[in-house]
Amino acid sequence: MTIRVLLVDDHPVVRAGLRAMFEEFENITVVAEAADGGAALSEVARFAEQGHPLDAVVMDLQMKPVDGIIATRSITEQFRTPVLVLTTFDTQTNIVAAVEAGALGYLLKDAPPEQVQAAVVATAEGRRTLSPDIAATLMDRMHRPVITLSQRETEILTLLATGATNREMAQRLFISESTVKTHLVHIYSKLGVDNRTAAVATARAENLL
Amino acid sequence: MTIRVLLVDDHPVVRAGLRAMFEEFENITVVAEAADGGAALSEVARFAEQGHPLDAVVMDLQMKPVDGIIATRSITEQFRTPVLVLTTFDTQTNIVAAVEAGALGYLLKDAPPEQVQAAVVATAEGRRTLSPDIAATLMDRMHRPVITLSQRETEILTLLATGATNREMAQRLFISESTVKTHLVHIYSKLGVDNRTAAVATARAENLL
DNA sequence: CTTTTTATCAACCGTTTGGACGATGTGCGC
DNA sequence: GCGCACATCGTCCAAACGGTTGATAAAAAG
Repeated sequence: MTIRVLLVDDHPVVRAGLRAMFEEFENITVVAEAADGGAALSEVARFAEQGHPLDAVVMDLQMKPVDGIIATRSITEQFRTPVLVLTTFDTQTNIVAAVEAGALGYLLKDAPPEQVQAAVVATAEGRRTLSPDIAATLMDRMHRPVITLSQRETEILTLLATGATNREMAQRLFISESTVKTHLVHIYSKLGVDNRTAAVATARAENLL
Repeated sequence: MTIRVLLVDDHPVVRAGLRAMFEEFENITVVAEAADGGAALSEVARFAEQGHPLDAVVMDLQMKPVDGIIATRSITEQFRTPVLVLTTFDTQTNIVAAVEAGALGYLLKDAPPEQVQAAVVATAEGRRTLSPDIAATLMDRMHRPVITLSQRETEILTLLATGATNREMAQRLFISESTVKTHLVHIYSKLGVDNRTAAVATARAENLL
């Protein structure tokens, strides 16, 4: 009774690597590959329709046009197929987004082969997987209060990171300069900062861009 | 007569993938692997001492503690072993740095297997390899005049990206605010910009940070 | 239904910036 | 030695920004 897995990664090299790793492991069989989120969803659907639903999906995050977060959400919601996220970066937002999208596990690509295999088994059995690094990053986030910006504030911040002046932002968003300034003041206070350049700096540091 | 290759990448998954890809190709044999630049240099040296120098090195860039650029420079200078850089990102600075470090080829990880194999063969034979994307990025850089900042200007820019005010920069660099402002004006004109936030933005875009 | 959040605008005031001069000293290449 | 790039400092003024206060109104949350 082997675990039937779909590999999702935009790099052929990585897919080949995972395939090779899993071939040495009797419990796991790679039955399909996909190069982006859209293709992944199609594959999952295909197997579900055939009455042979997959046991697990190994998913990278950064892909285009459809990224791994969106694909994970669709897959878990519509097919209940467990997803293990295997990616390069461990930014807080990535992890949080993946978990919220329904990912059962989150692992980094530099993990040793045995760890990857163990994680796939765990995922197929419905158990959660979090590597120590990831857990640490999550703990970090729990400590400090979560910084949440409103939609409008995020728009302002995005334009700010472009180097736009208040007037330019006002024109592009069809609001007055006064309003822009008010939003900025709110952003500053939420970020614990007192000027625009610093706001962009800490926004980057906090991965809000 | 097969090509004897060393794989250098910090991700076991990627190494396994390349190994698997090359196993299906008779011309290429993977004789060693390394997880960082230091280990790579050791391996190259080991084979050279044994009188069986390697035919090519396939090298990732982002690794720690010793990154791929440094390793490439050392390997090409000291052992004349041809290096093919295989990485995820195609920023201008990365490419330029790799080529200047002596890399014979530069390829992206999302390249199809045949292309990777062809590149390895070319590298072992001393021929240059540049994927079209890479070439395009280089052309881009050639077009627009290279932006060079003086040391002091770079210091200012770095502090600027922190969100520092003119006064703070002046204090930290032990100069007057006037001087800071003068440097800023120069930076703006070099970057084709007219305010600090925009300066940071385009500096990031141009990879000057 | 009340409170909070969010988005909008205005007016005022002090500070910071950006821009446009000019000026001096130092090191480097030709 | 001459010119050039660089770093340093100064002044002056207009524009942009930041902080405050206050106000309205719709939407979300409680």
